[in-house]
Amino acid sequence: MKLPRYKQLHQRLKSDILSGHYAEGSLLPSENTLSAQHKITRVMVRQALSALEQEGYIARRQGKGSIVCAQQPALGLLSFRGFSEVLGETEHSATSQFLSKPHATTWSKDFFFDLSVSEQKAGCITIERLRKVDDQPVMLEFTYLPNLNIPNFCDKKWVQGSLFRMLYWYYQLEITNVDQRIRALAAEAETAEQFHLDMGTPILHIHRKYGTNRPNYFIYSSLYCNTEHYAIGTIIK
Amino acid sequence: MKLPRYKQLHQRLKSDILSGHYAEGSLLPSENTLSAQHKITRVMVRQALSALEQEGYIARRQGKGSIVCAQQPALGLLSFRGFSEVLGETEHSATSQFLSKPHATTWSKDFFFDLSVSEQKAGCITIERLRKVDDQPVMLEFTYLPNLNIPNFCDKKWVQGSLFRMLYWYYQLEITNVDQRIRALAAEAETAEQFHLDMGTPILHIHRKYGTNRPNYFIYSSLYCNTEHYAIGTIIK
DNA sequence: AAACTCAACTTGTATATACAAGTTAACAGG
DNA sequence: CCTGTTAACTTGTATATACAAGTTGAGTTT
Repeated sequence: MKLPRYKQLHQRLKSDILSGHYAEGSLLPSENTLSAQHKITRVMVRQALSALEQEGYIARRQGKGSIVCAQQPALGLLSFRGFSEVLGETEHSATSQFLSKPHATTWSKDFFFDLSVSEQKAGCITIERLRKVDDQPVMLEFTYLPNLNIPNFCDKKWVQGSLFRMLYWYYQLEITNVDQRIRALAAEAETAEQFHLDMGTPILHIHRKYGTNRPNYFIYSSLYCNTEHYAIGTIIK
Repeated sequence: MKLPRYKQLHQRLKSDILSGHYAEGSLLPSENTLSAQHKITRVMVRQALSALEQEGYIARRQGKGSIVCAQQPALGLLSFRGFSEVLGETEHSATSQFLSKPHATTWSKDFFFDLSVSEQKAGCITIERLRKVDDQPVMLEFTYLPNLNIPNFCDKKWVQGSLFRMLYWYYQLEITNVDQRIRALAAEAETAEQFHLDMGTPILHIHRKYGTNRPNYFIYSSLYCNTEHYAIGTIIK
């Protein structure tokens, strides 16, 4: 169960970056310094730093040092972009409100993904959120988590308004991949009302299945987007 | 300009994998073998293999060896999935046909992304494709490449029916990231006809900007999708 | 035939060392 | 004041070596 020393260093540096101990844009201690401080060779220090670089936490410059990077957006994060302008570069900040307190329930009988037996048994935590830009509702998001090994989830405080940061903070849960399917469909009565749109207006619908660093632990989302005024942006790296 | 030896080995192994010299599922020569063959230390061999592993070309197993992986799908590749079934796992294979031979033109005046001066000057190559599943048209794709340092592009043969594989094969051009914005909109007369749909049917529209391993070289796409019968799938890693 | 042992392979972790190459600030000379 | 050199730092590339730990198949024992 003992972690190799370079992995220990890797985790240590990572949590120090995430906690703000090393500020964004500042330099990490040099490889020789880390080597001396942690009493491991520079080769092992470099192995830890390579992993951090790969994950996007630092950028290394020969002759300069290891620079702490700005926090990269979560995998598959959606943003809202106006497109009245030709290029529509501007990114708009969204507010998020809960339509209900996150609560534990059973899974819907006709859930949109196939569930394993253990997921079925555990039941799910449902999160219903509405996102607005300029007071206009643009996204209706339903998120479902299997109620497995995330004790007291509903009582925890959210970290920086983000579900995923919260999951990392309390449970060391990280999103490793996203599998999604997208459709355009005509708004039905209910969603049309939420978005203040006429029935039948084209809206976007996305089903998502998030993979995590816990084997066989997945998170599911169903998203409805009003793209009348803002397009949905994603960056894939 | 001389590449370090471990990077040479990395490139060599990569092209050997892509050319099929090392079959999918087979083992690469062991680290010691590679070390002896190329007369570099095992430390350097491991550096090359780590890069290959990171890129997804191989998977390493302690005690076993380095296993050549199945070719991973291109970054942000779209697939078509039926959803008549509840879970809609099935992935459908699409055929692709050219609506016109790829040809060099000037950029449209109201192009959907902002272009640099050098891109403007170079002009663009336009590719118009229609994709079908079960003989039903599902995607209309317009791709635009700056006519810069891709000599004789229009005369080249496509590799495995893929634009991106072709770009790698002839020009070592790789896609490093995708920036996209998605909207749902009502089909206009023209697109409705292409898709055999009624005017006003909700369809999907995606603008894409692909980043590459060539600094400041970008590829642009505009995609219209008929999601009446097949949802658009993406996997983000 | 089945089970166990072991040797020979594989990758993983680790130390110690050397020099090349990029960056920066201090310092000397004009 | 400005300019060029240098010294002291940084990361990058590279060698040589050692042992730990997982895998596999051949050979031995039961």
